[in-house]
Amino acid sequence: MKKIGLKDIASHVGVSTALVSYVLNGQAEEKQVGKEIAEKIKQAAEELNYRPNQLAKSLKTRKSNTIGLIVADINYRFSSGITRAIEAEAKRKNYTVIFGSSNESSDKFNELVNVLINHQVDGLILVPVEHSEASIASLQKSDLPFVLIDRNFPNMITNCVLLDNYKAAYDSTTHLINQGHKKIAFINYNNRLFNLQERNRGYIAALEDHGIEPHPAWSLFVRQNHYEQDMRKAIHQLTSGSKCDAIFFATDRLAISGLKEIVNLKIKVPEELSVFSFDESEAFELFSCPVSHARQPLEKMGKIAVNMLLDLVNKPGVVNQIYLETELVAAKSCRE
Amino acid sequence: MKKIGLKDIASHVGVSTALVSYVLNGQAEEKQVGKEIAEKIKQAAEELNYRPNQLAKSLKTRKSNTIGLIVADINYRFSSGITRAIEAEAKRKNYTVIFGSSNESSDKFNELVNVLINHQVDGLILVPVEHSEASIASLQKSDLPFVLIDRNFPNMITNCVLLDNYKAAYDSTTHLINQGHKKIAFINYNNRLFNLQERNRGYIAALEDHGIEPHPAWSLFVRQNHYEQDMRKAIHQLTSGSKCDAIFFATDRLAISGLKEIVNLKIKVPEELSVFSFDESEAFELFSCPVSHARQPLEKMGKIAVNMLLDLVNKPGVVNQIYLETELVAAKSCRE
DNA sequence: GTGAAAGCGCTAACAA
DNA sequence: TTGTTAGCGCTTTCAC
Repeated sequence: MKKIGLKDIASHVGVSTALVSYVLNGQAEEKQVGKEIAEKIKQAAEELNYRPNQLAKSLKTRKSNTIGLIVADINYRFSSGITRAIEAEAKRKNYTVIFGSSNESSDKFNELVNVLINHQVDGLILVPVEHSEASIASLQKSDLPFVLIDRNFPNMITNCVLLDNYKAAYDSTTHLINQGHKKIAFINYNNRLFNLQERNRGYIAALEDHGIEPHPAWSLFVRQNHYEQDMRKAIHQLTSGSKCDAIFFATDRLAISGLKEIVNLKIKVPEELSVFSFDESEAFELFSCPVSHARQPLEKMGKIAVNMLLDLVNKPGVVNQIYLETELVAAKSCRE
Repeated sequence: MKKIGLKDIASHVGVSTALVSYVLNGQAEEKQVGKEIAEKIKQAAEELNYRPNQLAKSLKTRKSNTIGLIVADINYRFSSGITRAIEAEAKRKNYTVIFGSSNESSDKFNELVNVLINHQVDGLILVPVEHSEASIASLQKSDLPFVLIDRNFPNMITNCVLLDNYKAAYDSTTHLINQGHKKIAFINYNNRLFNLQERNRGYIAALEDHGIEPHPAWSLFVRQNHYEQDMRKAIHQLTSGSKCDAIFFATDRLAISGLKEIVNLKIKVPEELSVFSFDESEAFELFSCPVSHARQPLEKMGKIAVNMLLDLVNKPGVVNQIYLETELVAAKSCRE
């Protein structure tokens, strides 16, 4: 089955390729193409099952109608959620998504950026990884629009749509305090990602603003590559000796890991311990009670990211930073 | 910052674009380009930060080094896992992935296929959805290579890499029988997807082969859109009256839903009831005991799919169907 | 060893 | 109202 091109349609109908191009791109009116001819062209395109070659189109117009997306790891719930939202919104705007997963490696991240640039994407939506500052910086020097999501680098001014991690953690901690908790522990990864550090800052600030002295032993960090091991130790520590009465987990993955240990130790939630998570997980469905958590607006974030990027594509210029709020989902895992 | 093209490098070095093209595509030897010149060209490309325009390249060579991937819903664990595997393998083979999520809609599926074709992908990896037969059939008539994964249509001969769902369910059921269970229930979605039906067939066959009369009331179907509601009813039914002593869930999502209800009803696993799942979920981490399950080889499936597709791209012809086996992960959720 | 030039499929300025 | 044609950035044949 031979590939049908504009020329084939043109000769089939007996007109020039220009007319065919006009008609099939919806410029029939504008270019004042004869009604009958326009109809014939449309029909021929249908009959011959014409498929426009997007590459040729893009090469000519210098616009690929394609956006590149790099997530940190598509297996994260955050990633798949945001990917779904972005793909849907892009499709709605007539854009196609070229996809890559950096798996938290800055080398892979760099490579992916290059591949996407070579594919002439009109813009990039990126979840940057640790040590990808250089890559982002060189993007800034190019004129390819990009927006960071979820994570950013505090010392760089870039377009981004982020969570207000500070506020989310602040509000969540305040929620625990309002429930009557004073001994509130916080467990986070020990990495340098700004968004995670912001959660710590929010936690501390909330305590201080409510006249609670932050207890160093209650602010724990686990290693990313040994978090399960470290978590066991952490939970053990927090539930024996100078017990805390609530634990706030900085991510869903940490919450699962922590809850697992809590189940093992047969600690009753919320009777003996309150529990709060950043983000939710389907795993919570199997916990003994619904888990209170701060919920990220993935749909919204994806939609905003796409629209911000497309705005940038069409009229570059201003830098835009949007901070979204989490929704506090109060459930039974926090004793009143 | 002006976009650098082959021509810019050529004039910068003082040679023709042909030489530049040869050198930058690693054909310097083959085309016997002068060593010095080759070196100069490479250097200039580096200096000027040359980025090849993949679109122009593809247009000319009629090869985009791009594969299209359509999953049923990127939020499924299966989807994100397989996407990760496919993207990684494609990257290894120097291919880029263009991505779409059909969200189980055949309309969206169709659209996506067209978009990907327009983008001149070299091939497609597809998880077909219900009612996408027509779309697949018309792909067959084109000469664009594609391979189906996870799901197929029994009355169509297509390249595919699938699970041997029959065998997986057969073996899983046999496992339960060997553990001493006779009253084994099976809960599945009531949809028409062949791979899910095969699981039913395997379940029934295993029972019969071991001299157990399949009990109609123990083979239950829940509606896809009301599975939680139906699941509650199902679990209730199976644990009161003529009780079964083991439940085999046809998917991880069903298992989570079922286990949730089992927890609610305070039924002890495995003491009062054994439980087996098809596929695993991080949710199982929070269940009272590790859940036995049949594990899908996602990495392998993704890798094979990519390689099968690329073989097809390079030398079309034979139809290839590969069936993979699950790995049976026996855990505590099945009483011996 | 190297260069000139055609042409991939399309758009859009210009001519008619 | 329609047709002609240059050219997007690259590869590759053919000539030198």
